[in-house]
Amino acid sequence: MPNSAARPTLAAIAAEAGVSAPTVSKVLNGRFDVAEGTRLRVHDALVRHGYTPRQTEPSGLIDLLVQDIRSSWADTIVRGTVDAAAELGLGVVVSTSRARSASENWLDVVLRRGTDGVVAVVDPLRAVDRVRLAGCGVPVVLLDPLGEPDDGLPSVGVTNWQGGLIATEHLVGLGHRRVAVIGGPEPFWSTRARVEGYRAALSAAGITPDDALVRYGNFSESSGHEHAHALLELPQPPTAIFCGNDEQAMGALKAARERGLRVPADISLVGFDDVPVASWLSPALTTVRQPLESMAAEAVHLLARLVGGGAVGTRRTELSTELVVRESTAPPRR
Amino acid sequence: MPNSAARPTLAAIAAEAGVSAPTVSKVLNGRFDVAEGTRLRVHDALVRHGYTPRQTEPSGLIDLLVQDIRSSWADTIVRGTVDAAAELGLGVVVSTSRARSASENWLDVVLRRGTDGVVAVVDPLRAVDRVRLAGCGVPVVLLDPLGEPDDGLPSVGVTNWQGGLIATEHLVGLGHRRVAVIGGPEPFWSTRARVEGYRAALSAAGITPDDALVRYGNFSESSGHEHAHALLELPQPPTAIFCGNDEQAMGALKAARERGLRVPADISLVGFDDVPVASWLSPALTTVRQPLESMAAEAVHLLARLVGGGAVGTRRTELSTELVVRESTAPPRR
DNA sequence: CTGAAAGCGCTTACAG
DNA sequence: CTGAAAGCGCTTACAG
Repeated sequence: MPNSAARPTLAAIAAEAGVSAPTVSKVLNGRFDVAEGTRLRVHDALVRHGYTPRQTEPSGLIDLLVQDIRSSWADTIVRGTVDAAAELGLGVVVSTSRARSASENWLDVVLRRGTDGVVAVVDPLRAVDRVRLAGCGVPVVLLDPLGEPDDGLPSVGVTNWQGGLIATEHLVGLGHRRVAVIGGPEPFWSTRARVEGYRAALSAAGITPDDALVRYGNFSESSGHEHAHALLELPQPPTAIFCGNDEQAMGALKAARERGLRVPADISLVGFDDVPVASWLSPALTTVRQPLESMAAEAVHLLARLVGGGAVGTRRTELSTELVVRESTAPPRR
Repeated sequence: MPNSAARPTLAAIAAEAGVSAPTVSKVLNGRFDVAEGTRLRVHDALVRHGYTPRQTEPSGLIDLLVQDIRSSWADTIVRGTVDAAAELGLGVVVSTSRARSASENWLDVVLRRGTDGVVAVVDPLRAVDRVRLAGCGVPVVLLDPLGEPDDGLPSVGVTNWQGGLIATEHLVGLGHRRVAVIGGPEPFWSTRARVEGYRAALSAAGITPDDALVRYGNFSESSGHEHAHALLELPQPPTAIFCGNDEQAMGALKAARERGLRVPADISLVGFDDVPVASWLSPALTTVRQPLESMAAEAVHLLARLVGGGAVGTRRTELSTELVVRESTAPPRR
């Protein structure tokens, strides 16, 4: 068992693998004059000890991992992170999951180059990567994680349950009784919380939730479009739809139009996120605002505390959602 | 005159400053046990030689410098850069001008940490920074530079003149004779090119450009709003306005509405950029599309070639603009 | 293929 | 304050 407090040196790896320092150096630098068996043994020791070259000073860099950068939602997270980090004198390296899967050794590259910490958005790191990061003393903060909040790392999220609640309360308050939901992907923790909030608001108003009115999309405009059509074809269609994000609401808006329904006169629509486009739509979209920039800033600040040696445990920070009432909601007809 | 080919070592700096290596080390590490005069002398030598610590392997990182990240335009540049860099196995560190001015020694931090190259968007680097980067062998590519294209660094831009031309030709083709322009900031090279394109289209159609119809904004929605009002108050108002970017077009749309004018029935509007919101506006905005992601990708590829030791000279690459006709343009009334 | 020896760039501990 | 000496982590050139 190596002394896990100190970062392992090349010499330590050499001792562990039963070779000389120059040999380890060769393996690290990809030279060809090393026997295959030796290379394997050394490689194994390097991995097991989470070796990173030399004692480096803080890089002044944090890594932001996002699944996909091609959305307004992601853009806002990037902005919030870059701005908050800049204020602390930290640079932000932005990586997408695509980039990570492209290079098999993504984490090797990051560790070699050096990083002060990692903000992982939505997609949790693979367990093996978490272990290596922990081994190298690199702190990680989760932003809007997919899974249950308390899984061993500090995380920043949003009050999803409350968001589902206030969106649905707003619709019920306008007089709607048949309210549908097109949630995000069903396995996501955030989706479940939002749908539960929706159910709670319905129940509180004495309305029995109807499972036919609960559907799950994948956050794309086309999935909103598709599910809205299915919902509106029902024998007893909803008079209002609460959508899992603004993209899905835009798809639903399109579907309503295609069926000759006016929004909000014939059908009310509520989104989630409040991306910039939401306010430019016609009708402008009523939506649940997520404070994405603040969430990103909070994640950066947590990370900075961890980098500075502070402890935050596995704390979960939740920022609150807020209903932004615009033009896409109104009382039901008749 | 130092040997500018090799990166200066700490020992070389020591010799130059007439002190020992440990003393230089102390200055570098901000120790206090160094006489003020000595510190100054050493600091001066460090700066003059563009000292960076040790011989480091490529960082696998490039730096993206943007003035302000709070715009759809910037978001798209960031996306394009991150995606293109990821494909080459490079990480992207995003910095804003705000961050740069916040830390006086921004470039010191970057050089110490190591960067393979820099993409500078719009805002050219200060001359002194260019010199230091060149001294350290860090290549720089300009993206959509403010000034004249050929100023000693390779750059990627867009055919601005042609963009102004096709936007105006479209309006003239619809029958408009009084066409106004609300350009971007007047000193920008791109603004001048676009306005010249506008003039050329007018002249080609036998219309004498009227200086009262040429105004300059600052790319914000509010400046578009303000200038559109001024234009529409003219004794002989325009029947169409070509705007320097989509934000300004959105401001002009608002101004037209406030005056009870319908778009496009009473006034036609053309934007520039084709940000995502443009297609969601009502009426959807006719605009000149800039291939921002391709521009960013091109800049990254140029940079990668330079990093790899290739030569590209001071080449200027221009990608072409394209008119996207939507709903905000129509023939003039009567 | 492997590693003892020399070397590089830098830092640390300490004598003056 | 300053720097000679020792040391650290790693790499290179080369003998076997």
